[in-house]
Amino acid sequence: MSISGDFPPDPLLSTGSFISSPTTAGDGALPRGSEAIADEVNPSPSQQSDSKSRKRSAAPLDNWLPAGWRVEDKVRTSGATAGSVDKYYHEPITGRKFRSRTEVLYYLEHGTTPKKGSKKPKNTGSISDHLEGKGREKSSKKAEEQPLPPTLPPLNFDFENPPEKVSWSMADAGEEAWTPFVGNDKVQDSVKRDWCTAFTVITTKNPSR
DNA sequence: GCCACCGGTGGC
DNA sequence: GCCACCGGTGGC
Repeated sequence: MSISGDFPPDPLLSTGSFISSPTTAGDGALPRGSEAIADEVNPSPSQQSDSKSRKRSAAPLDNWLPAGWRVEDKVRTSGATAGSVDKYYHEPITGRKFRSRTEVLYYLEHGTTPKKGSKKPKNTGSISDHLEGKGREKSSKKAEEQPLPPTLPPLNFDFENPPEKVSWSMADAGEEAWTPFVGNDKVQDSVKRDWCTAFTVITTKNPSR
């Protein structure tokens, strides 16, 4: 009854998703939609050959960045280090800003930023957190983001009983959309979106700070 | 008190 | 030497 090892050993925590979001500090042409675009983890080992290699060494791409996050390249304009560039990572939903990959990873893991001194015990149980329209809470550090009522969002995802197996197929080569199948049934787009949302909720769940 | 930004360093 | 990262602080 063990699982017949059919699928690749893909750790679900793998963050190796490819993003197509430009890393340019561009004008925020980013659609700060309320839609959490959680790219699915790369399901196939076939990576498109990197037609264009950067300069040397590995590409400085932010492949580890979850989909939807924004990278801002901030150039210093004064001081001894003027001209150097700082990277800032913006969380798309809460608008939070991080200074390093380390910070982002920590946030994705714990749902909060490391705070010395005050430690909040784990928050087991329901996911009370939810996506929110962007916005930056400036005045209050407390209750970072969760104006949401205790009621669960209309998330159509059963956290207790996830589908046992999902097959992802690339329907159209032209599309960059992967279509999930459970058994032989195509999963509805709305459901797929809920999965993405669920993913985001999980990875950004915030105890309360 | 926050936040944005610069300085400086450790790792590669 | 370059780059990522984080400490610290000055300004608001």
